[in-house]
Amino acid sequence: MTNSFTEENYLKALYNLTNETGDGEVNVNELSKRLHIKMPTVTSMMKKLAGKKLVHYESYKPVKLTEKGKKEAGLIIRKHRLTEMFLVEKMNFGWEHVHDIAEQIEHIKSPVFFEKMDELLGFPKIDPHGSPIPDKNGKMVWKAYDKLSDCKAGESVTLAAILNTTSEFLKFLNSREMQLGLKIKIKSVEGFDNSMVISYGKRQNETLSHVVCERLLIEKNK
Amino acid sequence: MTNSFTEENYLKALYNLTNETGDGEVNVNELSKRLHIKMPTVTSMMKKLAGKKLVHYESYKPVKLTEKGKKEAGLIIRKHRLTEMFLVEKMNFGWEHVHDIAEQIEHIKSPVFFEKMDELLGFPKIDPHGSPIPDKNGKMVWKAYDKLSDCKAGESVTLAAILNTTSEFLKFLNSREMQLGLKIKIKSVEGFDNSMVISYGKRQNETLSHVVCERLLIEKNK
DNA sequence: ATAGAAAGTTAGAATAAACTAACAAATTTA
DNA sequence: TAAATTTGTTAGTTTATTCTAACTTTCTAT
Repeated sequence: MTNSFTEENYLKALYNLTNETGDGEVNVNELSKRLHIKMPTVTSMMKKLAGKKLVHYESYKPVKLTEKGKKEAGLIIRKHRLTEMFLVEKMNFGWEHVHDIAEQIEHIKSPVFFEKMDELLGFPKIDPHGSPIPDKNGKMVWKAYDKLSDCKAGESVTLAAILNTTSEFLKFLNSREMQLGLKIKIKSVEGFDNSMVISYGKRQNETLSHVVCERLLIEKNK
Repeated sequence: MTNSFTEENYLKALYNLTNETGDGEVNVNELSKRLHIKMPTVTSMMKKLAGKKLVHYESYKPVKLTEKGKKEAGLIIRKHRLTEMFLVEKMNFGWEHVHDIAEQIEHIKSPVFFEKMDELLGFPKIDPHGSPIPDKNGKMVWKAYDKLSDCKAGESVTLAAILNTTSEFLKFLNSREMQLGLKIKIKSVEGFDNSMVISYGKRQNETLSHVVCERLLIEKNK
């Protein structure tokens, strides 16, 4: 009944890819690349997960998580994000360092352990990267944030979350003193490369490339 | 190079059995019982560990940890005990509940994670069960405690550590309000079954069986 | 000193998870 | 649309860890 670490990693990757690509379908090839596991291995694992009613699988078609699969994956991601939160808030780790540790702790089998974390953290809804933390039923409430790259010159926004977090990106943000909750004013948008010039805090003239702006999720200030 | 969870569990069991039986030698049969793994499986794992120079192994002879094996096992036990300590001190778990969680977290691969725990705990030398925490080189300094069962009527002692901790035993101690550091006065020792009558705190007449007294390590008060 | 019990080993099989090689289906492109 | 490319599957292996059955060695107790 209980899933192995391996199965949990497949479920998690499936869940993340589903959220990234939108339509709820994931190709075996995408999964294979994400997990760095060869396609035949992925195919056979899909059959195994299908046997456990965690995914819908038919030959030569993309894979979909079942409701049961979504719930289990959501719970793993919940554990991952609570852990990251705990490491940052209670153990004084930097954002950049928590991912690898959380990747391991997310597989711990102990409901009380994560309930305690949740409690000590004050039942957070968003993790240190700004991503939502699924609830106890594995349900993730995605607040519909806009990308900074979709905003126009003149708008005032608040940095609410970050997409596709990597250590390098987090370091980049840190080096510019950007953190969640930051109030940003868009001064101009360059037409030829879609880069933006913004101002915030003491920094009145920062330029961000389009690639960066696409990864910053914001809420517009009224 | 890095050991699997499985290998780590064998090393840990080997280390613990070594410390329990004294002479540094462990029978395949003992290991098998401790780990709930059948003897042939244990034999083949011993060969594997011998190949990694973690144990000394010869057919039909008891197994011994090498220096390398002792060090690695000590480091795992260090992680286990730091984790237990952290769970009790920083996450408000009760003694009885920490073992199963620590059993899983001890396998996390992340030196910084455990260094941070160590730091947050103030570099403790003894875990919540009173057992010593091996140092960063896996060396465990066993302070030579006496057993309560070796004391005589009239002596005053301080509870310093507990042997062979099980959940039931910890609950038993809790139910009698006994914790580390407790000052105990031995009122009498029954000759026929070696049970002891002791007094401490508000309790002036507690009787402890020999089995219990053998598991309580104390320091004599001068 | 030896028979019987206990402890240990060997051989062979099972399962989970990964791989490569070879083939098949689907998609893209010219 | 047919060839080329990409994607997916099957079949057969490999490695780690476990097991059972059968056999051997060592210990023990009479």
